[in-house]
Amino acid sequence: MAQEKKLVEAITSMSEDFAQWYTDVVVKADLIAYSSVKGCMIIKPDGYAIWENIQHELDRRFKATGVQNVYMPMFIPESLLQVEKDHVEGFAPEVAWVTHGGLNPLQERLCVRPTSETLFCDFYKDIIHSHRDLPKVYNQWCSVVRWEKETRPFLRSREFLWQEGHTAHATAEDAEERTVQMLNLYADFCEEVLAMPVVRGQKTEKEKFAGAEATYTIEALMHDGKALQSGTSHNFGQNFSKPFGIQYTDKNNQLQYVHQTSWGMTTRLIGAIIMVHGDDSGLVLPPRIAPTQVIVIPIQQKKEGVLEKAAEVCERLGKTMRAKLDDSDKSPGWKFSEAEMRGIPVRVELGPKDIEAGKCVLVRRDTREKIECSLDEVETKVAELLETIQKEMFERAKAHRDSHIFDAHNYAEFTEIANNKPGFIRAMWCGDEACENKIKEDLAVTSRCMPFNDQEQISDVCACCGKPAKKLVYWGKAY
RNA sequence: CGGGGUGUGGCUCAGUUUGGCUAGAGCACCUGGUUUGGGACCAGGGGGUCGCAGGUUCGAAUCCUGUCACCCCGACCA
Repeated sequence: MAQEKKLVEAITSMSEDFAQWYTDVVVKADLIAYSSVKGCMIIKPDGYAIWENIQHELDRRFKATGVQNVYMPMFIPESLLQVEKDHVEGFAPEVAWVTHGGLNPLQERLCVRPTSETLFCDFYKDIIHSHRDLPKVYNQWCSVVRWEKETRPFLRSREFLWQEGHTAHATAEDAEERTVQMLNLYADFCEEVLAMPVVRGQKTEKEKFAGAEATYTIEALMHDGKALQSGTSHNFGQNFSKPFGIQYTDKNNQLQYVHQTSWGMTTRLIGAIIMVHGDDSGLVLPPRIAPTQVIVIPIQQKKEGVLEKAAEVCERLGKTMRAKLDDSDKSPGWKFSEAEMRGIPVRVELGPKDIEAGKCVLVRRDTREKIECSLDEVETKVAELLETIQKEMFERAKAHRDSHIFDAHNYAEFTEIANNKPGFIRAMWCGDEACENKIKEDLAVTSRCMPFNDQEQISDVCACCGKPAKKLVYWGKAY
């Protein structure tokens, strides 16, 4: 795909400047507009429709596992935020504070939620009394605020949309099971719906969530070889239930602290879709998430009957998929580019010559392949094509990911790869945070995760210090 | 938060060094016409108190002071 002729001049090519390419795509695909507050973006209809599709599908999958949705307040009293020590320390540098109500200073300042663990805990301590009240498997869809210093659309904004699940369980086993279940749900969602392969694994102590006992993550590889954390699931054990006093009476009439989890996915996923699938002509959307799956573009639309036929084809397609007709008075070339920048998976070209011959031309966004298709079978052909595109997009992304995983057996190899080969580095680790710090300082590479499904012993010693190795770790430069 | 940069129609910018006619261009927008298989063309038209507040001056987009915002590069983050 890298060699293909560049058809859209408005987008910087990926190889020239990946960061600029990303920004160009976000803007040209009409996903967002910048707002008057730094780091806060206006999500436009095409961007928001992607989020809505993500939301619908995730929510459906959540509910199939017993999740119930709630809504919590957006303000957290300072005293509440401070109950769990690691948690405050983790978030304090980036919270926004409300200090006044109208003209009067507040007696206690309120933080705009950066995440809602503390609110859920404060709530759970009141509603959980008996083992019969457990488990609680609540989730909320909302926005959160983190006062980031450097911001980028979707990847790092000061306000972003997400879902946060917060659960309380009777036993450690139940909590662990839920933590893993949600991580797998996320991973399956990314692979099946977003066509984005992910590595499932556990974060190291250094990288885990503030206040968690264990943090599990899915890590995806972007086109430029950088990693993006695409979802997380945390097991809190009793780290929150103890300071918050969330206790229940068990079957033996003993008081017990609950075991908790939390898990989240954000609008950052849209950034991931862009950077995993996009090309120099713009966005490439996986069919299952695309707001418009097929666009019908009439050629010489002012000729007798063309627009009518195009509208008819669009209406037929619209019965089984998300179809749109571009009947604006732009030139066809314009419409092609527009459809491409927006990443619409399939376009149907239909002109007088086609109509006469009873056919149309289907064009794949991902490969630009043109396919002649009889008008009689356009619904089935397009439906099949969408399936094919979905499948092949995943395979291509996986092939790219797999070809950018490199093994390092010692520090010389590690350094060489980090400096010259963008991608994941697979290397053994002794378990000592000092090695993580050294690697980060020397090479700007961080530990992404200790993968669940890949614990091959590629060496007996830590690639950094040479001491006996404990774990295989995926390392990488991250967003 | 530290270093650097930029603010001029919706967008990208010229003009600022060396103050001086009615503040310009391209794109976008509106109207009419010709076009239409990879970002068409012609003609006409609308839109800017030059980020904001002071100051210097006969005169400020241009000089001075302050201030705000945004962008880029570093330390923290889904």
